[in-house]
Amino acid sequence: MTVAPLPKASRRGLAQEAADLIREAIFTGHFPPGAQLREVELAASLGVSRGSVREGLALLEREGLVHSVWHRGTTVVDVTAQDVEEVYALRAALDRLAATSAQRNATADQLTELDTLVRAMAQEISGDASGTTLLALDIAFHDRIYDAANNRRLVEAWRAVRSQIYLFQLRRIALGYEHYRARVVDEHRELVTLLRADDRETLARRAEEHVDSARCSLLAGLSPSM
Amino acid sequence: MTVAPLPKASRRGLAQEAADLIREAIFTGHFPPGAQLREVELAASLGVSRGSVREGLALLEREGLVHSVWHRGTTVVDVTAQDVEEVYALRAALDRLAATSAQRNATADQLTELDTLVRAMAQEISGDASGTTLLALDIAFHDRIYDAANNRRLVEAWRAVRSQIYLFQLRRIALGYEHYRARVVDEHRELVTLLRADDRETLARRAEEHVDSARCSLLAGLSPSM
DNA sequence: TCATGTCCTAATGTTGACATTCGACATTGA
DNA sequence: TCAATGTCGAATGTCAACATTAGGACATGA
Repeated sequence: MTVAPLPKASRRGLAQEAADLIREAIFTGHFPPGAQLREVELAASLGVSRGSVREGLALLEREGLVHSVWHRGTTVVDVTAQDVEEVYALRAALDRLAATSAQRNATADQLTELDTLVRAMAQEISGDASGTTLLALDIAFHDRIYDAANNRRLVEAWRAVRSQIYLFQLRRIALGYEHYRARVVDEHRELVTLLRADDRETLARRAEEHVDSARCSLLAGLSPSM
Repeated sequence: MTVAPLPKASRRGLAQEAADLIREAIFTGHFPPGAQLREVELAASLGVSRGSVREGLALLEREGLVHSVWHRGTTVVDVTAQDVEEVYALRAALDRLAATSAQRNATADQLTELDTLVRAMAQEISGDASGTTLLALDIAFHDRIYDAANNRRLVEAWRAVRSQIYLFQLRRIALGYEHYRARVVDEHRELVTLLRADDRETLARRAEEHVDSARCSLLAGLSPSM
């Protein structure tokens, strides 16, 4: 009894859809860190069966957003300073590879797309929008670099930390993001310049330092409360 | 279907067990690259339900051993030269981070364990065992380094390539492994030495080169047949 | 002969019911 | 009073049946 065949364009399965919805709920704070994600509850709330919810939660575990223990359910990950260190150390290594690979493989179109994103960031800053838009642009910028790297496995590894980084930064923005705002545009613009240049070693180093600067400013804003 | 309540000591759920069995079957060549893994078939063969098989296949997909498309089932990954490049590029980045992190965090016990593994490799070479034992030691060696790095996310990322590397090397060994045999011990011994030393930059570089040497010798042995 | 459209089949996607496990509370005994 | 133990509830783990889909065989037409 399919009443509305139109929204069927998704074609991705209910598990993916459930994962998207739950992820969004985590980002909006509906499920705070450490909260239990009960399968029956979610199934009823989302209008799908427990099996699909279960599979969706498995996808979110791949992204590092939730953690599940045998017969003890799944909970939203708790953010400790140790977690931040781990994620950003891994991200630095991935970004380094992504940048150097993209330097070799990126097309002209992909590079101009990066320019566009940097310009959008600059415009966002002159306005007074909430930091979330800026953050979305930041993530999108790095998404493009990973795409340009042309390495499916690398993109997979990036997905495993991407959501966590988004979550960390969301929390940080809630506490004020002047520091972030001050540096984003310049740092990203420099990355594009280096991508266009021919100096592999400098690019690799700067890509790592870019992540490290993000890590430091995140820890500085979060440490007292954790 | 509870015939034997004794081996119930696993306590890891049927999905994990199913994943282990299927992984083993892939390694032994029972499921060649590109083979379809039908859920009903596996469920019947393993004596568990389709749901558990399904979950187990999802675990194997996390490891990059299988690939599944919506409503088209899951197949064993096919090994192309592109795949080798991707996996080894990613592994080089991960190994670099693992080595430098382990240099800071490794305990004396962990380092002596690495010594033991290198000695075991040397002994294995003087004997005439099949290369699989040597390969297992090789993987175990790097497992220890990742453990010593003390970064759960990094270990997760390593798991996502570990099985693929094992699969690649297995195939390579089948075609003769004199080249591999000649270098393994020396290269790993050097890594341990560098881990004990204080030179971060050299260690990082050598860790990357260690992977690159493995990549080259793998491609050299495999290229004609792929 | 080729293109096209319709079935049909074999597989996966999805679901609700059943079995198992964990944590907490109450109970019992010293 | 306290510790060990039994019971209970709620949640997850597992299962087998139902719905949906992709891909091919077949027939039809130009």
